[in-house]
Amino acid sequence: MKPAKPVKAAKLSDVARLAKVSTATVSRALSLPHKVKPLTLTRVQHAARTLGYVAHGAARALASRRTRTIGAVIPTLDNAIFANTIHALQTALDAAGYTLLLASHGFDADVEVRVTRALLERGVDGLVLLGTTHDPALFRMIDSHQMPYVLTWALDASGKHPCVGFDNRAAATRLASHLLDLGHREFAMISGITANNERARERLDGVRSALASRGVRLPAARLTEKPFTHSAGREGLLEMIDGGKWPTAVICGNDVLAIGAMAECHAQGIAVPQQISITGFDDMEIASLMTPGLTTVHFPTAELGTYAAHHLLSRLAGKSVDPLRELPVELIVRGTTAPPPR
Amino acid sequence: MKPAKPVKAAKLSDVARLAKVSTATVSRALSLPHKVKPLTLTRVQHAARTLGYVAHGAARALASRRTRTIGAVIPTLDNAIFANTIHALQTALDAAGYTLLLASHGFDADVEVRVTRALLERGVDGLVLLGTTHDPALFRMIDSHQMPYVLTWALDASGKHPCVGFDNRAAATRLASHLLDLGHREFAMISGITANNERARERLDGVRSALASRGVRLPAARLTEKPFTHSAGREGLLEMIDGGKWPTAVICGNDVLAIGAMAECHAQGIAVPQQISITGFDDMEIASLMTPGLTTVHFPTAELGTYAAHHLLSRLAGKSVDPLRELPVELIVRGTTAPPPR
DNA sequence: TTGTAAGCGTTATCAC
DNA sequence: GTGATAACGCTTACAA
Repeated sequence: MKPAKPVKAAKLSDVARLAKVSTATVSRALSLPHKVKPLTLTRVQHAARTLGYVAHGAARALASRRTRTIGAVIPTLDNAIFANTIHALQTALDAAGYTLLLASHGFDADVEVRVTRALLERGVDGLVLLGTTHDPALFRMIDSHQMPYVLTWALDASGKHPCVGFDNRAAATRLASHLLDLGHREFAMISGITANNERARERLDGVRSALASRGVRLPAARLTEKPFTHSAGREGLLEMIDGGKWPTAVICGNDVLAIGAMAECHAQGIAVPQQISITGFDDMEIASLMTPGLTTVHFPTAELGTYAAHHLLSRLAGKSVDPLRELPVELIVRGTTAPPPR
Repeated sequence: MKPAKPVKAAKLSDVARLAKVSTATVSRALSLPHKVKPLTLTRVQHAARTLGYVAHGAARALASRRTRTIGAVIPTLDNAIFANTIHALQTALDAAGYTLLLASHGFDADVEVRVTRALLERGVDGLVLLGTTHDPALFRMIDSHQMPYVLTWALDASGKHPCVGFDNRAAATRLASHLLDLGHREFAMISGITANNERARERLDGVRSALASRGVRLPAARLTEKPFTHSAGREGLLEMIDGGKWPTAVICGNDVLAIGAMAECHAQGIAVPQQISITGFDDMEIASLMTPGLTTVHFPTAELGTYAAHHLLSRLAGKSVDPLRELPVELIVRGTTAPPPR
């Protein structure tokens, strides 16, 4: 029933006093156990345990000049798709004794610079950035701190930055080609907002080029850019079916837009994918579980986090690493719905 | 094209030298601008800017004994539902100049203690814990550090801990009552694993008591406990329809199980919710967007993060705060599907 | 193998 | 309003 005794947290010198050794020995015993005599080790460990000693991270960081902390800068955790990556990243870092500092910027470039600065100030040992397009000031800041970093969720075309990701353009091309193979010719795209989002841009490009290579056009009226929300997906679909002559395939910039578009189809009494094939990127798992016949691309989002962690940890360990790692994008076709006869 | 000049990051004394003032003044100018003469202030700011000065967080933390960092311990980020809360938490903290340290334990109590310890070691100023059931050792650790904390995503019945959450039991009761009102009498529940998860437990309790109060039983064969995965949801549903005599309403422990169950219904050619009403807790938004007529409960998961942040920040600011804040759980009925005639 | 002691870069307490 | 200077709690040469 009583609160625990210690009113003041124990420090290294307290442990040293109790174990009757110097602080240096305690420090060694705790971080390099093999460097002290077994007997001393157990004495120190016992003392530490009875005092409930917990190291003071800031002091340790100040003295050792490393924090065992990695910062991640992401657009948002709100859009659940990044959560998978972050979860995997966190798990991999934890296994290596590192902790994750998280910051999000809500697709605002200025905020991104600000939160990254905050992370540097916190003394992170490394940085994971989502996406390849960033304010030059951000890279300048990172460089001036000689901070190890890795970009993820995309591949840096310029080859200037270490990155782990997949080729969004290629994925889009494959998705569009697949739909073409099924016989679709009337396409529409509800894209994400391409400014400040190279993922959205690459996906649009990939679709365009796949269509072009088969002589199919994407008319301006069949393209709209929307923010990543369900309601925007609904609006986007309404624009597409507005004229009465619908496309047979609608490709959405991400899962959120696709789900919104499907919801609107249901509201309009349009069968998906029989009457309109709706598809999208990122996490289409739930949608495909609930909609047989859907065409989807699967992105290995968790692997992204795992590889990003390994890349960074290797660099921190002084190993040289392949600066550019492309992950396979697995195209899963869960159904093969051809366009309806016209 | 050239990399930025500074090979070594500037420190406070560098700024002081350039501005021709003492380090004390620089420190003041940077954190308490109103305490220095305007002229000095601009001199210091200019010097800091030209040197690209970024404060050393560890040193600052060591000297000031605060890190402006809050730790959050969650079961997983994998199950997207907690991501909303974390996102809101992060946003609220960021606005107050705090950074979020994230740790997850994957529903393992030992790991939870370990990662919480790591967070304390990192010197967080406060802690957010998800759920109310935790290892006593965890609370002992927190107490011995006199660490401010708040539990969230549930209400602590014992009243011993500050918390911000909603009443899962009440939500379950309301959901079951609603289905009873619609005429359902044959119930089944695909629950989460109740051991080590008081949310799952409370939801099961709530359903049970609502049924009992109307004289309806939940037979053992109509109850199964499953981990929170889609495939477990599918299996759960198979168990329920096994005998041939189906329940008319299946309540699932969370959204993931519900979506799995619905997927299995589709696979079996069973119409949801016309033939079986499937429902669940947490995030049923996507499911309901894609399935008209679904009965769902809406949980204010983002508000949870916002309130948790406010609670902690208020305490850190020395204000006294209401230690127990219950958030309303809004029952949204998006359809009113009665049981099919038998 | 262990101890001594010099930092690590800030903040905070004093005088001035 | 500003400047010395002593902490803050730990790591790490270097010495013993």
